[in-house]
Amino acid sequence: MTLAPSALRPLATDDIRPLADSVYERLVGGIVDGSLPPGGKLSERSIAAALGTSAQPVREALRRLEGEGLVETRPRSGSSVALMDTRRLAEMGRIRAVLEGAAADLAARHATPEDLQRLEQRLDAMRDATEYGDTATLRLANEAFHTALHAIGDNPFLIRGLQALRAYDHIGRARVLASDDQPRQALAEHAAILAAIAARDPEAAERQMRAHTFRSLSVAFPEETRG
Amino acid sequence: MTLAPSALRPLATDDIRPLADSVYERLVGGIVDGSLPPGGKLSERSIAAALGTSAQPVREALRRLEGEGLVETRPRSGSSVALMDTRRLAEMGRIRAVLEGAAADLAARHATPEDLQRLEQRLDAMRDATEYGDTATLRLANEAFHTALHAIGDNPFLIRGLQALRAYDHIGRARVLASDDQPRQALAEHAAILAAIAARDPEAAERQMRAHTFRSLSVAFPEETRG
DNA sequence: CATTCAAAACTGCAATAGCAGATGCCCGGC
DNA sequence: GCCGGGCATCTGCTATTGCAGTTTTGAATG
Repeated sequence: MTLAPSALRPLATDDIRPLADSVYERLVGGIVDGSLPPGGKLSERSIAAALGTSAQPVREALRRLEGEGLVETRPRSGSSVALMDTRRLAEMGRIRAVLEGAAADLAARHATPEDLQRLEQRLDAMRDATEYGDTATLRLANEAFHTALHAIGDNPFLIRGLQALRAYDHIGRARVLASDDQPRQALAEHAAILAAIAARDPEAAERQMRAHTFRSLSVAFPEETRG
Repeated sequence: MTLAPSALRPLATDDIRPLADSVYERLVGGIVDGSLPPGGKLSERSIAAALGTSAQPVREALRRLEGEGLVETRPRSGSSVALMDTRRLAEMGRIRAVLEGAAADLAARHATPEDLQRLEQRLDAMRDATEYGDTATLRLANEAFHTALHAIGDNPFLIRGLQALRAYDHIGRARVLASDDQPRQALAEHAAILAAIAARDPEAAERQMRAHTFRSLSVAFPEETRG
């Protein structure tokens, strides 16, 4: 731990959620934006001091990150940010694709009319952002679409897993500084996914979602996604 | 917390691993074997007292279980064993199928000759147990095969996720008290998976593994796996 | 200058204590 | 007999403290 990265400035305490959650988000942010570099040591005490908390919430956050593969811990030695080459990033993208597919499958099985309406709204937001060429809000709208879709499945394992995998996506895109991801094609794919869900066709929903996620991945990692 | 279930007898302390890991395994065992019934309250203090530890390791174990969906926590109220109907169990089985498929894909890409040899050994063990009709060791050998396959991918997210999902499989099989799962067919499917991995065919490996896991699931949940 | 070994500094890890919020119980009123 | 409010209890949650194992450092020795 050299000088305190910006991800480790003190934490606002006026929160009702467990501190470990805030610490977790801070650490994820630092790992994603690179201020906590791969291989860098993550000392419970140092982080706690920098964030103005005690060691325990930090410890819980590190455990969670360890379970998600973003942090590696040697039993009595310490934790460090996991080293990730493009192969690992592409791997995580593949896993994300299959989990997104599973989420779409579940959504097609269980979506209520309200759920479908919400997805329509998100899709409209994406369409607007695409027409205006507003890539920042397009990205947010895209994430909102996926998040809403995950919520339909109402499966805690899927929701948490996909949230964790999103970090890898951010890392990958930041590292290869991609890339518009062909917004119009992505829009069309989202529409097709939604249509499959509305048609209560789990098999098609999964297939479309998986292909969409994988194609989006292949924009960032053309090398590792051949075949 | 009424009377202490057998899963909550005191913990042996002569361990070098973090206590939270031991607590986690105990709680998983209790949830799987039903001694910690669905909906039952899980008080940090009570569990800690019963296990002879402090509250902190228990808390970490509960957080992990929460991330895996086995436990539900209301922010300042408390944790309880998640309620799981057959639909949820079948859902988790579907997710397990796609993750097992992803693991097989990775294995086909990265397996070393030593890895293939280890898988061969596990498969032989399964073959022996099948011929002798020894269902107990067959089950262990089956798990050993899958565990070895997961390890090949060397992906912490997959390894941890699949380990967590195994609990759901145990719960499901215990609840429907299935079922020999047609050992010979399972054996043939494992052999086909191994062949695909050895042939470096990720697509086939994933497809075979997914079909295998799903078919195995459909034995326990014929209702929820139609279509 | 390189090596080694011991001590100091640091680390994960667990236990204890205390606080604030949530739960449940009991008692008084309708 | 049923309902509601206040108090006791219990809960999650965080901080503080202390211990044991690890890593690093630095000096003495070859």
